[in-house]
Amino acid sequence: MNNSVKGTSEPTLADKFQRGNVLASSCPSRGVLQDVTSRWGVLVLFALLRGTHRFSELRKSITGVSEKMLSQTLHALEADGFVLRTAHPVIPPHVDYSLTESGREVAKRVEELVNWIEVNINPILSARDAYASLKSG
Amino acid sequence: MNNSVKGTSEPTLADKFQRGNVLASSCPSRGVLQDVTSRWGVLVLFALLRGTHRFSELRKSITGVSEKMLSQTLHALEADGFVLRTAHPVIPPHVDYSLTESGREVAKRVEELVNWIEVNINPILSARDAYASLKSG
DNA sequence: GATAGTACACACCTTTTAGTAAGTATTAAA
DNA sequence: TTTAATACTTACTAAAAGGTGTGTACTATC
Repeated sequence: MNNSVKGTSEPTLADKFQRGNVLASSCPSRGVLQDVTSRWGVLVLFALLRGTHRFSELRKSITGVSEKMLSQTLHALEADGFVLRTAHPVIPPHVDYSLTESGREVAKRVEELVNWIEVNINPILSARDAYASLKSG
Repeated sequence: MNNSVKGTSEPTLADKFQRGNVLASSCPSRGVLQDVTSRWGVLVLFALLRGTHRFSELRKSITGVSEKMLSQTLHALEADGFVLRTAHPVIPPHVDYSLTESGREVAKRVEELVNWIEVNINPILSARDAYASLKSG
């Protein structure tokens, strides 16, 4: 998955020293970045910044996620140490999801990006329209 | 593309008033967010923050992008008004890509996220290892 | 006349990602 | 005894993303 250029057989020695440079395909940051910036990853982080949520609560608040995708996304974020999963041993099951300290740090940065886009959505949408009519007309 | 829950036929009236809330599937911010946080979008923004680049320069610095993907990504970012494409009428072709004012704003936020991840990559990778051995052993 | 140089587009195919639907576990309540 | 509740997993299918290779445009140079 972190294997430099696909099609070539192995990562070179140089690849292994490319840490700290996302622009290099061998940089492990790319993988983490993809967990964080994935379609649902961004939204889960954003939602959890507003507090602890149960699985079903996340499903409801993040419109459009399927159970499968939510579960997959939570797993990835948990593996990276951004999300803490707390299962209460009761029936029916009760599981809480919250951000870890590092999770809060990434989430804050994700939030800034999301907020900027939301605040500036109108000019962006106008730019899109202008671009579209430029291309068609 | 921004059409609420797939499988249901049409966006409801309520959907149309969901602007300003990314957690709602009808929010147009989601689409913009996906351009910005796409696999190559993040890296293009990050690279362009370091200055104007030609198409071929971007291809070289962003290891692993194909021409097709780079071109597609640049189109999307150009449409959103984040990237400015300047074609010089010479032969062989010479095209420059740079960030617009709003492009610089998003890119700065993307950069903060990327930088945080790069700085904290080691603890994250450790968390991954711990999680993996927890699951297997 | 063949070749290089640049920035693509296009067609075709593979891989990855996502959605859908059904199933599992356990207990309590109707 | 059937149903409900919660948090999933798994198998199957569909859609999106991505890769590869070829083609195009135009001029200058070898």
